[in-house]
Amino acid sequence: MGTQKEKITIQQIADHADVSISTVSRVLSGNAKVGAKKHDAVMKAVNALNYRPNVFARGLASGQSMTIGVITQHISSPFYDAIAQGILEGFEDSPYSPIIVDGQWKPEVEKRMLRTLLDRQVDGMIVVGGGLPYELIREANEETPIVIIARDIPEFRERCIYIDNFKAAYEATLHLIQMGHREIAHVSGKADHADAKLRLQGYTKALEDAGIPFREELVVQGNFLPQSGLLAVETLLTLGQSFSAIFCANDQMAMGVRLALYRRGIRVPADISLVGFDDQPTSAFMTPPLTTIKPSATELGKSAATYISNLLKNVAHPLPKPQYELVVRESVARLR
Amino acid sequence: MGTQKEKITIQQIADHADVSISTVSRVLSGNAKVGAKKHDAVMKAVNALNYRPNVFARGLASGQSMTIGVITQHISSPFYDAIAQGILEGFEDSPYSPIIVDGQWKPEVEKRMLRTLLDRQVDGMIVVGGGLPYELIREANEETPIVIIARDIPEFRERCIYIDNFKAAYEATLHLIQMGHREIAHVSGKADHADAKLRLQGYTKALEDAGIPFREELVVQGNFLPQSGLLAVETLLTLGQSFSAIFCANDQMAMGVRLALYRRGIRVPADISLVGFDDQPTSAFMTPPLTTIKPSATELGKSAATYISNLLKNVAHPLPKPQYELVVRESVARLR
DNA sequence: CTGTTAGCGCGTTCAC
DNA sequence: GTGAACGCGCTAACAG
Repeated sequence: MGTQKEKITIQQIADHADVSISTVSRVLSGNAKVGAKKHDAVMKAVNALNYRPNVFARGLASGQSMTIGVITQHISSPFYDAIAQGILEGFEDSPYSPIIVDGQWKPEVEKRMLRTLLDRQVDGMIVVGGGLPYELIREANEETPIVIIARDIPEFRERCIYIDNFKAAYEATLHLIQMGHREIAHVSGKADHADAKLRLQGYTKALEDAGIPFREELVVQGNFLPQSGLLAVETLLTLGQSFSAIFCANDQMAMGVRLALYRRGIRVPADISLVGFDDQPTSAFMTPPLTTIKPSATELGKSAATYISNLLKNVAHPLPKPQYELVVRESVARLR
Repeated sequence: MGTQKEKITIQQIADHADVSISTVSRVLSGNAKVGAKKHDAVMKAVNALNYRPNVFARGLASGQSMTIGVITQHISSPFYDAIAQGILEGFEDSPYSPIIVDGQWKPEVEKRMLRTLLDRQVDGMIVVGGGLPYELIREANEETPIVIIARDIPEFRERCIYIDNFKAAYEATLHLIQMGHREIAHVSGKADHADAKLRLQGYTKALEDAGIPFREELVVQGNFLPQSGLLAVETLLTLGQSFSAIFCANDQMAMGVRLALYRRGIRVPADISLVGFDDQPTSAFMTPPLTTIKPSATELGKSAATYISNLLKNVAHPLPKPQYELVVRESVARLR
């Protein structure tokens, strides 16, 4: 069909349709009424010549880029990937296209990426997790609206979309307690990570409410990676701690924990019950399938996408409050 | 500092440095000699005013966007995520920034995304897997250079970066044979997927070379998802097939297989040996850790990024030929 | 409703 | 070396 090499501009379709370029611009953007005849003529020319608007010219003239910047953390981490996936889905039918960059959980990198996106004139931005200081976010937010996912910044709470980590961890721990466990170990996430702190607090509170004394020696510091879960168990065992259940701050560490137990010939859940957090895709295929908290990361991303779309359209829209659920699988047993 | 609200342009720094805008443009692009004094004056003004070039104006005037389009398939699949990760890393220190879109393994979506990227005037494109017909790729390649990863298109082979799936599958199967197995089942990937076919062929050839008759009933069709691995085992067992090892076309299916065996009380590797393909991050934490083919997906992505960068710089650079390795872990045992 | 015109910010000829 | 002027393709006031 009409696949010529030379770039065709609105001028050309204006000629072809025998109207002025502004009329063409109007029907293209739909910002103003145009006579039916002219409208059709333009559309016909557009199709005939296979016209494609030049985004640069458009951006330069309008000041809008129709892109939304997304800062993710370390693509290839299941949780953040699911969020990214949700964001992509959320923008599917919107006029905006997301442009994704990776902050790698390194503040310097994040900072640089933020600059990159700002320079690209994104119309809005979604920051997924990460550790950008509030000050930077506030500053950037003056240039372009920002929404934060999976992180709670108190001073910026009106734009933060996150699940209640405290409550979720509380429920996960409570489940173990209800199954009869009283010696429950916890493998926590990175100490400086907000989510990790909240999950630890939820664990602690659940014990407290159940009248079970908190024992510091049952809490082992991890870093969200599988390897740290493995080490945590080694530590626990080496120190001769006694426990019948383990609650991990995320599924990846639970996988490490599972392997360590497996190597020691300790059965799950016969000997030890295990609970994770995140419900990453493969968790349901662990042996046995892992009991975990499902935050619906995809949902999180998707709602962020629609939220910011509405924000840009100035449509009233409440900040979404994503839900989660405790998915009970075979990795937890009732303590006899 | 100089963080004013109003957009500052080269005109302003021209005034500030008391030179003309073209001089500013020159020092910024470095395309022409400029007197040392003026050069410094400009740089000083740039820093003082915290100047940020407008990408749209740049793009409009130069015709270059300094972006590379990336079409991935279904973010949140470990293998493709790792590739995406590699691509991001590869562009880290390059002047280009990648803009990622998701094809979701659906040709219509891929096609739309390809259009989107082309419209955004990307200077180059990386297509990861997917099923875009060659014709479309050829066409797009006339607008902007394209590199294909993890897929082999015969007519376009000079731009395809992929591992030797056939050979890798051959080696994986051979490993099982060398461990004494003769009844080896195979859970294949989607029938229309090129990689799946090659892996099946590698499996078949390895058997043949070892003088082991190929038995169709030991090959079960999967779809790369964990659930299909689980079903495959159920099928095999229900039909009463006899086998001592299973080679899966990817790790995700191997996870499903592992769970199915676990549920039946069949031990790995005591009763059945298991081999996967991809070495996704969590595979090393399965119980027992999975023996698998490690294609170094990250490496794949990274080399594609540098390759296309060089391509755009017109620097001679051979097409990278990514390697892989068989990672032997505890999921395989010698058959007594 | 529609056509004309003036920029948007920057690269790039041109003369000087 | 350096500056002035034009144009990239499109949007957004302007007039009619």
